[in-house]
Parts: sequence; C-alpha cells; structure tokens
Amino acid sequence: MTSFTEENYLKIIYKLSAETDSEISTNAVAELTQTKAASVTDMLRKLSEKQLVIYQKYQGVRLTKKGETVALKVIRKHRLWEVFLVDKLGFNWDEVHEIAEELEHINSDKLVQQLDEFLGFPQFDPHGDPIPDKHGRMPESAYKNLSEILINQEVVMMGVAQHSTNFLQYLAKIGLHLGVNIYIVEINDFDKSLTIKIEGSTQCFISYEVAKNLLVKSISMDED
Amino acid sequence: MTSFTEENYLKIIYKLSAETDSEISTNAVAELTQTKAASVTDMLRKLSEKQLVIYQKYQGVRLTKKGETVALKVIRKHRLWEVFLVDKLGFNWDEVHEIAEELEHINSDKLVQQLDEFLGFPQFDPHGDPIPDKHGRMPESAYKNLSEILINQEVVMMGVAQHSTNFLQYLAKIGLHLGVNIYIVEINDFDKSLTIKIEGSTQCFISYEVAKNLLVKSISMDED
DNA sequence: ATATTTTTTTAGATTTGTCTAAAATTGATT
DNA sequence: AATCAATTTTAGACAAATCTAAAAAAATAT
Repeated sequence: MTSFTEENYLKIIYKLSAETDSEISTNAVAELTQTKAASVTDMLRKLSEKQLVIYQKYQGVRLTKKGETVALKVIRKHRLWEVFLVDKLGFNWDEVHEIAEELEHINSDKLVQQLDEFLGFPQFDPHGDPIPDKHGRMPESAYKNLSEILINQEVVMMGVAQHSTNFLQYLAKIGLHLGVNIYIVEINDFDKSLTIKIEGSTQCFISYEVAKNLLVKSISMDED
Repeated sequence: MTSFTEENYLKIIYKLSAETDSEISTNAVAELTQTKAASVTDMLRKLSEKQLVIYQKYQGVRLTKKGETVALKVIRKHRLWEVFLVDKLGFNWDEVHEIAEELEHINSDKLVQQLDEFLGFPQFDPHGDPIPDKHGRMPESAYKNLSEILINQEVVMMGVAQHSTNFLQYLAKIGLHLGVNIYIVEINDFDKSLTIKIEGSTQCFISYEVAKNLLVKSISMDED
C-alpha cells in the first residue's frame, strides 16, 4: 500500500519526468513537494526500497514501471474529480485543483470506475489535460503550444500547461476561455511576445511565458 | 484546524452521546476508534486543550458546542457522499460506508454546498439516517425501532441503526430492503424475537438484536 | 471497610514524515 | 589539478498518533 505522501512524491516525479529525459534531481522534487532536500532524500530511499523508483544517492531518481502505474492512477483520479467538480457541481476551472488534490487519494477501484462512467468516460480534464484510462494509457492529445502557431492561423483554445489559480484567473480576465477561437495578429521578434485576437473580444497582448502555457488546436482538424 | 484523526474522535464521541445522557467513557471511545485506551486518553487531552471537548481525567468526556459543530459537519459530509455514491454512481447501500469514511474529511465548504444542491438537498442518507443541514440542524426523523411496533401493524422499512456490511448483507439476504412493507406476525415473549411478514416474500424470523436496529414508519403517516 | 477487579492514566517507546545543521559529494572555474 | 560553489546526504531532533507495561484511581464485592 502507498500512503498519501508517497503518492504525492510519485505524482511529482512523474510530472517532472515528462519534461526531461534524464534523472530527476532531489532539489526539483523538493521544490514541488514544498519540502526540504533532506526530507526528499529520506523519501526517495523509502520509495526505492518499495521498488517504486530507481534511486542511487547523488544520481537522481526515476520511476519504475510499478511507480509509474501508481502515479498514473493518482493522476487519473485527480483529473476525473476535476471533471466532476466542473461539469456536475458547477465549479470554475480555476477552483478545482486544490480540492482534487485531496480527492485523488481516495482509494476504491470501483469508485473510480463508476465515476468515470458517470462522467461519460471523459478524455480530457477541464484544463485540457489528458486523462489516463484504467490501464494507464493516455489519450493522444494533438494540441500544440500557442507559441508554435503561425500568424493569422485560426486555432481553438484547448487547455493550459500550468494550473495555478493566478494564471487561470489572468486568462479569465483577458477573456481567454476554453473553446474560444483565437489567432495571432503580430509576433514581436524582440521578446517573442504576441498580439492575439480573441473571437468576440478585443485584441490583447500576451508574453511568450503565457503563450508557452496555452494549448490550442488548429481549426482545420476541428472534428474530434 | 482539526486533523483527520481528531475529526474521527469527535464524530465517534458525538454518536456515543446520542445514546446516553452522561459522560462518554474512555473505553467506549477506544472500541469505536479501534485504538487502545491509552491512545484515547492522549487524544482527549489534546481535544480538551483545543476546547473541542470537556474532559477531566477519570470523569469521561463530552463535546463542547464547538466540538459538536465539527462533528456535525463531518457527519453531514459522510451522509451526503453516501447519497452521491448510491443515487449517482449506482453503489449498493452496503458498499458505501468505508468510502464515505474517507470522503467525509475533504475540506471545502463550497464543495459540500454544491454537492448538497446537486443531490437535491436530501434529508436522509441511503441507510435512513438524517442529514444535518448546513447549520447543523437535523431533520425530524419520525422513525421508530421495529422493536417498539405492535403486532399486525403495517409499517414501512425506512432505515437501519447499524451500518456494518455484515448486517446490511444479512438484511438483503432475508429480503429486507428500504421502502418495503412489513408487519409483525408474532412476538416471542421469552427472548423478544419476532416473526415478521415481508411484503412479496415469505415470513421470516429475526432476533431482538436485529429488530432494535431496524427503523420503520407507520403506514398511516405515509405521505412525504 | 477492605480487598479485588475493572477502568483509566502515566511513562516510555515506535512509526511516519518532517526539520536544521553539518558533512560529503559533485561539478564548475580557473 | 586544485579550489570553490552548489547540491545532496547524514545525523540527530521533533510532532502526531499510536503502542505496551506498569501505576493509579474508581467501582464492585465480600
């Protein structure tokens, strides 16, 4: 059995692994778990004994198959609960992360199964993140970062790569909601910042930092 | 803030208080928390420092107003989640207790509020227990124990006073479901055991122990 | 009213997950 | 290659919640 805390470590290591190909550093984990490096070292040793991660001191860490399975289950639960909160209980997408952080640790295979069915087997959570199926398989997400899109090419806003309440509320303020059509009016060569046009709203200016965190799909491949 | 564990103690003290008028003993709490008396003593001291209970050593314990409020919130959440699991996710009433024991500790006023609304502000959980409203008020439950009912008086099965999976599965086996009509055919003076007739089924024999844990209402006050 | 039994509390230890401060290792710089 | 800086680990401590065994108090019985 894996504890609440162990599950959080595994989830965080999984997320960090998705970004880099090499081992994850102790400090990187410490930052996301909001703990100190010394605590992480202790936990990594423990997870290693349980065969959930490959860890050698000073060499960083990566998940074993077994650890990845646990992480994917937690992520699956997190994202399903987010769908529940938004679709069924009427929460805004920027309010659900913290609650889902608690719900994701409830243990019952039947609960997850029934919830999935109740929600209509959703493939993506309210932020556009893919939901692993019960075998841990992720649906193909054909989304791109807005920062990779050409000028004047119309795209649909499909998700975000960052979930902080701050960021999501900023998007709401400038009128960037899921499903809205947008296109790039101008790219500033100097700092890669963008002027974009949001359908049914005025133009607005966003930094490269923000653009990198926006997931969109082209209008052409609209059916899904 | 109250921890998961503290909330469990408060909930259990609340339930024991509903049955007796006097102070609750350390041993009684230990039995329901599945811990040893020594652990209970420690926790009672801690809860007392937090002003959640009145406790003097060797004198037993009772909840303060503040402690009662916390307990009622936990019970409210537990029962609302049980309704969700049965009504929305299709669980049987004998499968939901353990899952609700975990869900009841999720902390978010908005979550509880929205869940309540989503479920249509239910007054009773799937076992027939009353659900406290958001101010901690219990709906009037006009149910009686089957053990108080007269021979031949037709009543409707409305709930149970005990939730162990064992007990609920036993009821299912003998055909005692929520909402079914029953009446007492015969009372055995010797041990107060009963022969009852279940509508659409054969007669069956139940012990006084079982009868005490069955909640029923008279047919006459049938509307609501 | 004294002795015995039961209940409750204390004392000291354990587990989980965390911390700080110091030591060890790695890696970067000259 | 030697030094310095950054990262990581060790050592020892702490808080929460639990335990066992022994002591203290209360309840019961003789």
